Formats: sequence, structure tokens, C-alpha cells
Amino acid sequence: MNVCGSEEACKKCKGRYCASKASIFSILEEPQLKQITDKITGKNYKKGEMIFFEGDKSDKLYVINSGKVKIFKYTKEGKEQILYILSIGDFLGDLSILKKDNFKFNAEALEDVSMCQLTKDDFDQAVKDNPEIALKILEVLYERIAKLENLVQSLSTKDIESRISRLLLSFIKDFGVPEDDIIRLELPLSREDMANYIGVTRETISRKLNSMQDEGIIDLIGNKTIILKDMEYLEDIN
Amino acid sequence: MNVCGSEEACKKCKGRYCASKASIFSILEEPQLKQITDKITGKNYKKGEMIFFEGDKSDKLYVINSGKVKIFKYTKEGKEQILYILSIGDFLGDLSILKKDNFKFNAEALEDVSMCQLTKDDFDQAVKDNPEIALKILEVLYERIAKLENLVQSLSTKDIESRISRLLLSFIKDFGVPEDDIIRLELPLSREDMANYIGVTRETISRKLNSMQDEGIIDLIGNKTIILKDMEYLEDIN
DNA sequence: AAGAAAACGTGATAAATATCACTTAGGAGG
DNA sequence: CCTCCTAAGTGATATTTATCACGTTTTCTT
Repeated sequence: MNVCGSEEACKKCKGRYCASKASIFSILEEPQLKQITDKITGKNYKKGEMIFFEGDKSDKLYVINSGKVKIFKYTKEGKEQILYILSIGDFLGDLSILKKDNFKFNAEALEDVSMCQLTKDDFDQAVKDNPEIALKILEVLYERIAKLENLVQSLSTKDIESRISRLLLSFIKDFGVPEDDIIRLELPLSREDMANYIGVTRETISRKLNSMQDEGIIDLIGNKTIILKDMEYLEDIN
Repeated sequence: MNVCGSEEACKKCKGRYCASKASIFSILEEPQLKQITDKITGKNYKKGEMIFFEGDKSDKLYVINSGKVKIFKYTKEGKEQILYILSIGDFLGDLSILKKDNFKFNAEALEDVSMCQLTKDDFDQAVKDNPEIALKILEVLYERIAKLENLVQSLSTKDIESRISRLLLSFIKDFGVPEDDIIRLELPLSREDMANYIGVTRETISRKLNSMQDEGIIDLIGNKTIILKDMEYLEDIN
């Protein structure tokens, strides 16, 4: 299969690696797959680097090869409102085949990120040639809607421990590692970003996480790891 | 064209009216259109009536013929969190062709509502027979994502006048009537529902609307009509 | 490894909305 | 048209989180 595991390699195999990771192209067979992979180019971003800004012309699609990316807007108060945390295999960019909009949000690399790019034109062509891709896009959109609905529910709940629970549960789904009857979670976000995600301040989330630790629900290990001990409590949100 | 304007009529013309309203079927030509319209049945709901509940089996699709519907979940505190306000031509129900989930939210008629129903199986068949429909579904989903992203941004803003502005603007888009340099808006929601939509209490929204009236931004006429006088203010949210 | 720069934790205070209790207005139905 | 019931407005108070300020820890850079 000669799948390449790094961005270096990705350049060599001309995007094959990315295309294989992107669920959207998973249904394609050899000749069609090659058509697309030939057009993919690799690109790297360092931690903290901006991938695109709100308002930029949205003429590229990106697939994440490794690393995590945060998608956010700015609130009236100037804080970041995070909409999605994307990681390996996820798409960023406007999947709309119908119209080319400008980006409606910002994207920033949370870690060093390796990505593959495809121009919107090439993508549109691929969809035209392989209409089955539309079904895969539907899947992606459904998933995104589910995430947003979850976020809405989180933001609309006054109780902040509930919001935190919801955030942690969504992280578990993507990044959690079960160990015995606990779950170890490497947080993809800083306290400040977590705070922005659920719409509170950094100070509040610090205090709440501490009180949740006091209550025996979680254990905090440094700033980047959380041990989730009382899953029942976490799951008992609404 | 013999388009029928009422639910009574809808029964007679076997869903033709609904199908013509639903943008999703707008691309279909005669033989295919008939296949679908033949399978559509009409149904009415009175104001306040529940159309479906969270957890119900999601085996039907609905298109709104007339009236408005609110889609909501319950927060931990037992309040309604409204996700969407749907009106004429909109779909409700799980558009996923891929899997049959249960409904993830509740739907309630805000007014007397006339709707057309289509079983999920018939719909799936229609999509199979007319893959172009998938593109139309994409459109609907994009629109829904846009609405949700807007709602997220609203909920994440602390400033409540901003949230109200955002809510009013979204209503204008769907239901606003321009008159000279003002806009008249018939509110589809009660104060309580508006409060739930933006995640505050009824009392708070009352007070804020009054202060916005004092500031000359809006005029309140009874409980159901708002005159929007200072559009610049309203649009100056983030 | 050392210094600088971020990120984080914590206490005191301020500001804002939720809550509660009640009054007032509006609408549906007889 | 009147009555009843639901929705909306209002005032006083309680809660909660945001703010601000500062000390501490972690992380990054060179």
C-alpha cells in the first residue's frame, strides 16, 4: 500500500496519504482516486500559525494529515468563540459545491499541523465526476450539525459544570483513552480556549475544574491531562 | 397549474402542493415528481400541538405547507432551548439517508400548521432514483449549519442586547416586512420563547426590549409586533 | 540550562442577570 | 360582552460569574 506517514512523504506520494485519510474520498477506486491525489499538495503549519482568516477567499480545501486545528470567530467582546476542533482526517474549508463564499471563520493550528490542499475547482470537478461523493459530504455535514447542536445546547445551559461536562464528553469522543474504569484525556485546548469554547472566562473554568476535582469527579494532572473518574456524573447532563 | 392552497386541497391533489413548495423536489420533472407526490399525505396540527417528541422513531419526513414550527430541546434546568424556527417550505425530520435515527429534538406547532408527510422509505427511494436530490439536501444542510453557527455566536456573546439584535435580524430575514425606512416584524415567538431561544429569562428580555425602546432602537406594538427603527444599531453586532 | 514570555491559579470586588412574588394586560371561549 | 386563564411587565433581592490585580507555574527560546 505504500502509505506514507509524514508530510515529507506526503509530498512524495502526491497526496495519496491525505486522500486515504479523508473519509470523503474513501469510496473512490483506483483510477478516480489517482485523478484526485495527483492534484493534492502538502502544506505544514506550525503551532499557533493561522491557516486562514475570516473573510479570506475560500478557494482551497484542506484535509488534516496530523495535528489539531481550531475553527473560531470573534465575539463582540473580542473573545474567540470556538466552533469546531478538527483533527486527523477532517476537512476544513467550504464544502459547498454550489457557491464560493469567503471563509466565515478563522482557522489556527493548535499543534504543528500537516495538511493537504486541493483547490476548490479540482474538488468541484471531482464531485462532478463522482457524484457519490455528495453522499459522503452529507455525512460530514450531518456530523457537523450534530456538533453544533451539541454546542448550542451547551451554551444555552446556565449551569457551568454541565457545560464543562459536555465539553469533556465531546473531547472523550475524539481523543479519550480508556484505562480500567477511568478515562485519560489529553486536552487539545488550553484553559483559555476551553473557556472560550463554552463561553466563560479562564478564571471561572479554573475554579470549576478545581471544584470538580474536589468533588472527586475528575483528577487534574498538570494542565494538559484530565482523568475522568465519575463518568456517571459527567453523562448526567440533561 | 391547479395548485391547491389549503390542507383540504392538499389531500385532493395528493401532496402536489407540498412537493412544489419544498425546494428539495423543485428540480424534479414530471414523471419523477408524480411518483413522489403520489406518496405524500397531508396532516394538520393545531397551535400548541406537538408534532413529534425527542426520542420518537424518525420514520417520516414533513414539509411545512403553512404555519410555523419550533424545534427545541430541553436544557438541564428544564427550559426549552429552541434550535430552529421553521416555516413554509421547510423540512422537518431527519434528512439522513444513511441511517435512521430517533428524533433528537421536539417539534411543536407555533400556529395552526398544515403539513405534508412522506415516509422515510419513500424518500430514500426517491433519492436513489434521483441522485440530484442529494445536492438539494446539501443546500438545506448548509443553510441549517449557517443558522446554527449564527445561534452559537449569539449564545456565546455576553451582551444581551446583541443577542436580541441577532434574534431580531434572523426574524427579519424570514418574516420582516419593509415599510419606508423601518421594518415591521410580526414576532413568531412569545416573550418566553424568545427568551429561551437566546438563553435568558422572560423577565430579562422584557426589560431589555423596553430599554431598547427607550433608546429609540425599536417600537413595541402590543406583544406580537415590533417596529425596527434603527437598523444600523441592530446590524452593528460584532 | 537560563531567562523570558505565556499560561494558569486565586482572592476580593463589581456588575449583571436570575429568581421570586406580584400586578397588569391580553386573548380565547362561552 | 364578560370571565377566566395565560402571557407579560415590574420591583426587590439573591446568585453567579466577570473583572481586576497579582503571584506562581509552565513552556518556549536561544
